[in-house]
Amino acid sequence: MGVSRQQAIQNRQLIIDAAEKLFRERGVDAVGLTELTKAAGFTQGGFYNHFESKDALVAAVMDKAMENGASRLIEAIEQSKTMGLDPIKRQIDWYLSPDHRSNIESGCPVSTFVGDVRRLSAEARKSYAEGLAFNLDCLAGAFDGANKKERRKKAISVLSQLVGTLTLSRAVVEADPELADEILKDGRRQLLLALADD
Amino acid sequence: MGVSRQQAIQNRQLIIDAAEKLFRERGVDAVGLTELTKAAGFTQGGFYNHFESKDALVAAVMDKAMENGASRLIEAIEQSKTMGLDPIKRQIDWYLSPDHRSNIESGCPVSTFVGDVRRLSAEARKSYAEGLAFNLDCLAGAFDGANKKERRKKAISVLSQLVGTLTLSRAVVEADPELADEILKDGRRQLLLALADD
DNA sequence: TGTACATCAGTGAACGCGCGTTCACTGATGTAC
DNA sequence: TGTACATCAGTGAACGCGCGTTCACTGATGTAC
Repeated sequence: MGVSRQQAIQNRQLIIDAAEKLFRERGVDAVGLTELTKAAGFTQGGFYNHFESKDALVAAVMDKAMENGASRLIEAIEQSKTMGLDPIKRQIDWYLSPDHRSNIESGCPVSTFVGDVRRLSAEARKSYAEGLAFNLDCLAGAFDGANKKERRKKAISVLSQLVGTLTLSRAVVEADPELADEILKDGRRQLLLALADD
Repeated sequence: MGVSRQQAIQNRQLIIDAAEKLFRERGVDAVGLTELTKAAGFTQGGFYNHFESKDALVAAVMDKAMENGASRLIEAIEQSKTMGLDPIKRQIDWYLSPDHRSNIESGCPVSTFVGDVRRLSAEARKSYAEGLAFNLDCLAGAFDGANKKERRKKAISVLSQLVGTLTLSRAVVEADPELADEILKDGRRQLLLALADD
């Protein structure tokens, strides 16, 4: 107790970070505030100094997760370009890798929350939708070709395929690892093949 | 009280049906047994005459949902064939329709549960994985072409795209209906285009 | 076919528990003079 | 620059509530003779 204002702001971030990790892994409903604040290094009473409610925390988590996801995407695209590589192909290789599949706690939030967001608060849904729109803009900008509408359609198609393949593979990775691997590998191959065609 | 054995078996099904609808809409964690048994027309006490635990119900729900989903897929494919239509294209048209998007309570279970199943019991995960494998087999069988491995790869790719597009569209349909429609429409168009290419 | 008894699906109250939230309190930080 | 007071982040116990689960009870169904 007795903590500087700057420290308090940092502590708020610690709560958001701990919550994001737990929400991603186990879902919002399955994580209580006692566990969550403890994971961040505090007791549950202080929670309401930072957030009006659990819902407000969920909204803050979604906002932060989608924003970070967007930053990482921008960075990855720029890095690919400076390396002279195709940013779309590199994104596909990373997205549909076993590493990313097992990295739920800090992987792409679009996939991690795609099944949950429908049941969250309007504020959280809004953050997700804005983040998704931004991701699509970034991806569309990373495609070659002069036709803007065509680039956008490709971005939608590619992101849908990334999300579908990754979430399906994650869904069965414990019960049927071979099927999960097959989905990931074949999904990736088909996607790269389809891109090579145009 | 005082109910025939046959009636009891039917009542068990009523509980599973009510649970499936509620679990699909709001998620397993958000639905309590009191609400659930009431929705089926009973009080909570009798629940344990039918199921050992809530987890056992969840497993029964997943099993039934995946089995019904598979039956409907088989039926749809056969119907298309007897009508002389391309079963894959018909499936895509239905799957990526606004009707199916809004029909979470009885639409394709592969999409509805893809984000949840990871956090459910091992038994529920197994039912899901088996159901998914069966769906892929059915889809693969519905493709033209002699090469079996190629048909399977196409089935994986198409189902991934169906699931990704539908779940993304559902994720933002409340916060950004225009984006949701764009995803659904463009995702469908790109998928049909890609199929026409081979 | 009729009677006596056992079975067991369903009721509704109760169990302990953890949930989200509130609150009186602590004490270092920040502010006013 | 030093002192006195206000602020407010964090503590930990407590709130009412609904959760999953248990249990004594009811009474029609099913069974044995």
